[in-house]
Amino acid sequence: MITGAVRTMASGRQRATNFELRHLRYFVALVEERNFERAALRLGIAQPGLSQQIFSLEAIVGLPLLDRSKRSVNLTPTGQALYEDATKIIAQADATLSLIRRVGRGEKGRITVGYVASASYSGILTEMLGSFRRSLPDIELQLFEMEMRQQLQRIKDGDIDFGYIRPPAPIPSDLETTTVLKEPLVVAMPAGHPLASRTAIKLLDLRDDVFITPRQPPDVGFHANTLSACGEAGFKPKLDLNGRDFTTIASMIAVGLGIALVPHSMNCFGLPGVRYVPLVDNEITTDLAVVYRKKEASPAVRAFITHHRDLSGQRRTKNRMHGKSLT
Amino acid sequence: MITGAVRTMASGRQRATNFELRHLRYFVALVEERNFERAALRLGIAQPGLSQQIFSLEAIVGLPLLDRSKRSVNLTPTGQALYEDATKIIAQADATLSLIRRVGRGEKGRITVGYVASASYSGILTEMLGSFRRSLPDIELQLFEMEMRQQLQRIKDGDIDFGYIRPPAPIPSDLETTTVLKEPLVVAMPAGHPLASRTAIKLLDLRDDVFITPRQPPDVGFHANTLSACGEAGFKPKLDLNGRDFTTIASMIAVGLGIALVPHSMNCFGLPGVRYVPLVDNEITTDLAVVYRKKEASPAVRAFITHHRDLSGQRRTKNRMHGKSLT
DNA sequence: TTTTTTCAGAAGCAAAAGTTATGATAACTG
DNA sequence: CAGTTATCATAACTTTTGCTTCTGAAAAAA
Repeated sequence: MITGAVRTMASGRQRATNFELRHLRYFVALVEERNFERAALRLGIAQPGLSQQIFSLEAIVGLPLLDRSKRSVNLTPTGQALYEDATKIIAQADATLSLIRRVGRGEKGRITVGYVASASYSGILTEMLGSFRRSLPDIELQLFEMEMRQQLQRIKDGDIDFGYIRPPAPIPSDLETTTVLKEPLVVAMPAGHPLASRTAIKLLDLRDDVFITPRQPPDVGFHANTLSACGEAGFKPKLDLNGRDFTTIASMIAVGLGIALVPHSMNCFGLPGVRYVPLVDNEITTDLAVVYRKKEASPAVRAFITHHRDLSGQRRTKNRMHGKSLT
Repeated sequence: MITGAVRTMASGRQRATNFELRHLRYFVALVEERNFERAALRLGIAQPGLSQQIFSLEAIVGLPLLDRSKRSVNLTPTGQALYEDATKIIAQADATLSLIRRVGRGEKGRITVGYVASASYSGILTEMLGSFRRSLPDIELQLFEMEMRQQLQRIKDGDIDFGYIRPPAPIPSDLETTTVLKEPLVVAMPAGHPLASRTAIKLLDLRDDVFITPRQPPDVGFHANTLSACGEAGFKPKLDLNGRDFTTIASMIAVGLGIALVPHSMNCFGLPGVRYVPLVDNEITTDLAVVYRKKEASPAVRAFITHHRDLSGQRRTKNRMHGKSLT
């Protein structure tokens, strides 16, 4: 039998509310202060309220947490076990709050980036991503090599956040592009080609050669670049659209299947039997651009966009000052 | 400017309540159902209440969690981040509840056990602890080799829960003891002692030898055992109380400083130059007992106590059946 | 378009948290 | 060993707030 006096709050059944962080916060304060009065003071409530909440917690747990044989705050083994976990749960809840506030400020998050294979040759991808990572190290970057048109679709769909492409391309109306690099085109030709030893070539001199381009629709990417460049030079090129990417195109050139217009930065790819020769037509260039959603919700991605706009703005200014020497 | 109608619930400042598990539970339900109506149903509340709580959560976080541009439940990146953590916090809270309920049922906990060094020789300590561990593997056992009197004090103080001792000892009134093993005493003597090659010795034959005993008060442990055994045999032994424990006593015997009465189980300690010879006085025995608090709060420790009482009861029954052959 | 679905707002109710006042008793203290 | 103090529990009451029902507005579907 229980002690004579009926303690309705203690022995009477407690209304069974839900387990809440409040219970844990109160319990932790009580354990740490080892005194209801002081704990209540620390919590900014009156002492009886704390008493009630502790009873409520005991009702939820279904076990006594305090040894009430003496007029002091002594934990039962159960209470001790709860205290150890309670601090952890509270800490985790606090950590979560501050984490998602950091997500809100764009200091934390995940960005998925697509890129065409040729984007990595110029080094600008590494440069852009590297400086971004240094400024916001807690943002996770995921990179996917991907065809241009696939990128556009998946950015639109929200599957990925960002893409590196080579214009021209049919940009959907809800996507935005920014050019981050403009580089001259050079001619990639077999080492045995009659013009391979020249220091520079006029594009028109290549009117009888076969131009290998990536397997793409005629209005997109390098295919389009090649067509328009030759068009400007005054001829319609013979085409072979069987290249998959620049590395296979380079191999095709090495075995003598044709020539190609490629970005200047391709010359890092020194396949034997392939020569890269500059064009005298200096204004023939190719762009590297980034694509992203116009209305971007994620603060992290917005920061990434801003970073790209800032850096490509800087680069353009610098290049203007140095007299546009893009080699 | 915001849309014409003033949305007090949405745009009006939300009373800033505390961050509670309720917010997380509601938010998780909403995210998983992707629909306020269904989520509210699952939570057993009406839909507007859920709406309000989600707004309240957004006010606490300080950031929008849902994209309200459309009439559908779409998470913002912040909301996504919160969802991932929210499930973790809820899971941890649930785990804590079930954990401490297990503590309450005595299936989980920590027990600290003290033991006198000689307790480990008989193998009963390993046996008792091993079988307990097999039956309740989630209870953590911590072992401390400790002098008997220190054990009694620390069990009383609540520093440790349980002790293995060798009676007799002054047991405080709030502690309880149970004998778990009764074993015969044997004589440990130098190999060169005149009686060392006997198969059994009468204790009285040793009345002129020096008995080495552990450095203890006269009413405690082996000191007391030796005194009472010799007293029963009819003589008052010459004593040397400089032994620290049985291993140093054995070394002292080996170099010829005296003899000692030791537990039969000590013969596992085969130091060169020491012989263990049985006594013909077969009723001369020593006990190994366990000590614990009479009023023990911890369910884990209570389970441990019960286990010891059960097992030593079994052993006694078995021994009676086998004719008390304690060798 | 019309209808349906779905989320938000207003007002009120009811439950639960919290308050003040007080009681009971363990723990000091002279 | 009283007498006092400290400390926790209880009762009764107030306030807060979570939740309800009813209703509105707008997007999505037909």
